[in-house]
Amino acid sequence: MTNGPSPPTAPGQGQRTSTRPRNRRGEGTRLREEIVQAATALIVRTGSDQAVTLRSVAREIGIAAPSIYAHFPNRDAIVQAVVEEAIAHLHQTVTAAVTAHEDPVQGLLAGCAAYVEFGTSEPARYRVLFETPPSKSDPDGADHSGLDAFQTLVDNLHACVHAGRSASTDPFADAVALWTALHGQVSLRAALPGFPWPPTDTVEQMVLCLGRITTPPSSRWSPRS
Amino acid sequence: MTNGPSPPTAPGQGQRTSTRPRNRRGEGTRLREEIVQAATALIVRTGSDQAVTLRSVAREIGIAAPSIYAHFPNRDAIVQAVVEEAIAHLHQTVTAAVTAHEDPVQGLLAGCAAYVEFGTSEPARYRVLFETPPSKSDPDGADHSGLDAFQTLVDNLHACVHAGRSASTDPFADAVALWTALHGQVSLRAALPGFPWPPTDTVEQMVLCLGRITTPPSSRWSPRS
DNA sequence: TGTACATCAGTGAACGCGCGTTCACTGATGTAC
DNA sequence: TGTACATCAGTGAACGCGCGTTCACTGATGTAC
Repeated sequence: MTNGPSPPTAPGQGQRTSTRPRNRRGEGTRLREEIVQAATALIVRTGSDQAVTLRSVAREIGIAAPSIYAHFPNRDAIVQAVVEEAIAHLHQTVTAAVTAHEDPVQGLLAGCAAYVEFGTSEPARYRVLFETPPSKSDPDGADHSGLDAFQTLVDNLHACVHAGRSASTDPFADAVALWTALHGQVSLRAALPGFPWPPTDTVEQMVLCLGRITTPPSSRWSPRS
Repeated sequence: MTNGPSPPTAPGQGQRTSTRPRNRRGEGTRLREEIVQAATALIVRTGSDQAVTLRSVAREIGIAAPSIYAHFPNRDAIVQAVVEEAIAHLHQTVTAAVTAHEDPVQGLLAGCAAYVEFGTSEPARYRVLFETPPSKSDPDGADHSGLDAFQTLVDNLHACVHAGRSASTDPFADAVALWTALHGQVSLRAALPGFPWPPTDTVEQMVLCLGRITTPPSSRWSPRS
């Protein structure tokens, strides 16, 4: 009951029920949001964007498949919209975690933890970010949007250097190393769930190491060697 | 002309030519290898294992689609065979690079470089290693095979510690960090080709950092900070 | 040496399925007069 | 206030496609006698 009247029977079960109320005049764009939500749900439920087809999305919502053409030119555009929403969500989550700390090292650790948390709690949603090849109309559009979150990381590492907390001489390169390492953690943990993964706090060690953090962020500091 | 008589027309172009000579009696298993090679070629050419269908593989070879059933029970089994071959190849490549050096640090660097080299030169082939969900009949079979290459890494890091060249107190955890970082590099570089990636030698810095290497491996040593 | 036969390595037609996409359409609703 | 009409938000049937899978089959080849 959180999001308007729910249909009397579960969606996506086969034949549609004709009881879904159509949007009122001027509110046709609401269906667009429903389509993106339905596609996201399909990706989360099945773990793959392959589950997103015009017909599966239509079934999920309870509309006829051709109705989608009023809002998206084709299937890929739907997935692209899911990706863009997920990118915005990830960026917002990371930024919120970073800005919650005055101390730049704490901010870095929190931002990286938020990144890993997003990726591991929503593996399918994270995965489509990098699964979708750049579209022909906008060859590296997704890259650019994703770069916002990366820039947050670069800026934060710069702040650590300025505060004398990082020995990095090339914050961009080190931020790249950091980002790829985080991505590797998220990606491999999701891909190989049967592997005896160490607890996630080893990620914190990775961040301190690759960020060339030199001084303890707080009393939590405990050197390993 | 490297691999038997080539068909008079290019394969995979549409209708089959009936000129492909059938294998002789007792040599029926040759078709199995052809199927795996064709599936690999499709993956490399298209960048996705989605291109592997019974019919596309059959077209590629020049056989009828039902002929595949003599060798594979279904489509997924073909992809699984491609994965197993790629895993074996990766393991062999990394091991060869590691064992080419007496010095354990040099071996570590060479092994990691070989890993990244394999992943970046054959991105599609590398990608399917982690794309294929564990099969139902053998829930973590692929994981186990892949672990051989990982164990090489763990052993090598142990060797570095024993030689007094690494300050690692938990070589397993540090090898995991190393592996995930390498995977992140390979994976993200392939996924975002438009990103201004630093040269690959920054990967070497990552390896030295995450492997907690303490002493210079050779005269190539040049501290960054 | 000849010949019947079993077996091997495939073939070709057919099926039902879900898919993307098109087309003409419908019925509610807001608006001009 | 009433009413004709334009527009909006969709629908339903149909198309051709490639797919996995089945089935009965074919023709070459090795082998037993």
